[in-house]
Amino acid sequence: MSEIRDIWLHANHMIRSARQIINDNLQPLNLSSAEGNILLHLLTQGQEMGQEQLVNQLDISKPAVSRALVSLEKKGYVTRQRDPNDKRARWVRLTGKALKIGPQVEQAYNHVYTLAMQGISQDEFDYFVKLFSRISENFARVQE
Amino acid sequence: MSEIRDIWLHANHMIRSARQIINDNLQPLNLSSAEGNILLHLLTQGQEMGQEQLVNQLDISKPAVSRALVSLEKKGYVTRQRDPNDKRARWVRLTGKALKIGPQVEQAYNHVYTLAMQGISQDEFDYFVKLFSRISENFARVQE
DNA sequence: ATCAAATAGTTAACATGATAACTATTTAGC
DNA sequence: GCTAAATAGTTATCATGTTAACTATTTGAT
Repeated sequence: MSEIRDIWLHANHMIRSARQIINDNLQPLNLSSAEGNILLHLLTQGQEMGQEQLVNQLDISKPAVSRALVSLEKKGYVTRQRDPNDKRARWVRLTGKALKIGPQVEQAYNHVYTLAMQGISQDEFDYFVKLFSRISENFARVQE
Repeated sequence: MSEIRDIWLHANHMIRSARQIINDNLQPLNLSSAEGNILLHLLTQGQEMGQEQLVNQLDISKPAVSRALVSLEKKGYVTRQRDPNDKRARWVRLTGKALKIGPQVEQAYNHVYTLAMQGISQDEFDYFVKLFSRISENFARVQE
């Protein structure tokens, strides 16, 4: 019989390991995992969106997204143009430089994915994610 | 078909939610969740151990454990006596003050546990933890 | 017996997230 | 049309974890 505390150990361990692998893989590109996460999202989900969308879709706080984007802009991977129709908002767009390294970024994440999935079938995996989302929802319901 | 990225969202969300609940519950005791985690471990796993054991059993870095213990000591919840047989080591022990609030601390964590488990059977839960530990092991194997 | 390597813990610097409080702008109710 | 509330983003500060480099002590190999 398992203890819930085991979940914490596993979850923390998994996130830490994955972050480390991503960091190692992205280091040659001068990218942190926090930046890589955003880059990957833009690469796969749409090359252009507002910061608020990133906040919602990645489930990360506004300041965290803001900080990562400032850095990505400095490094030349994204532009952040003011929306002329809403001067508060900024449109985030990938640059050519980002598109060029896109495959490398995606591969870094695929590496993690492949690793995690070793010896686990798609069915098992789907079930796992389903249970996880139920637990996640249990918490979400309480956060009022 | 699920994406592995979903796991990240769920895992991060779960950890964040749980931490917040713990923090809210422990705030009246002037305890952070980082401190609570250690306190709970000592309460349930043995009232006396070296810091190194905490590091291994909680899977948290030495500095993180050190910092939390310094704070717990200041607050009067643990003592850290030098081991006379090994002057490098310190024996961490719960104080009477800690034992007195023990039930409250345990209840805070039980609250989280009960919440997470809503609508999930023990069998499902065991399977979930099993899959989680396999994924966790997949990563551990690579960390060289 | 000595000296190199391992071990326990701390300190410093950094990574990554959060919340609170702020600015600037837009929206909506009167 | 105007002011209150909502929204997008930033800044400041804190929470919690990490790694690297350090001190002090112990262990182990010659």
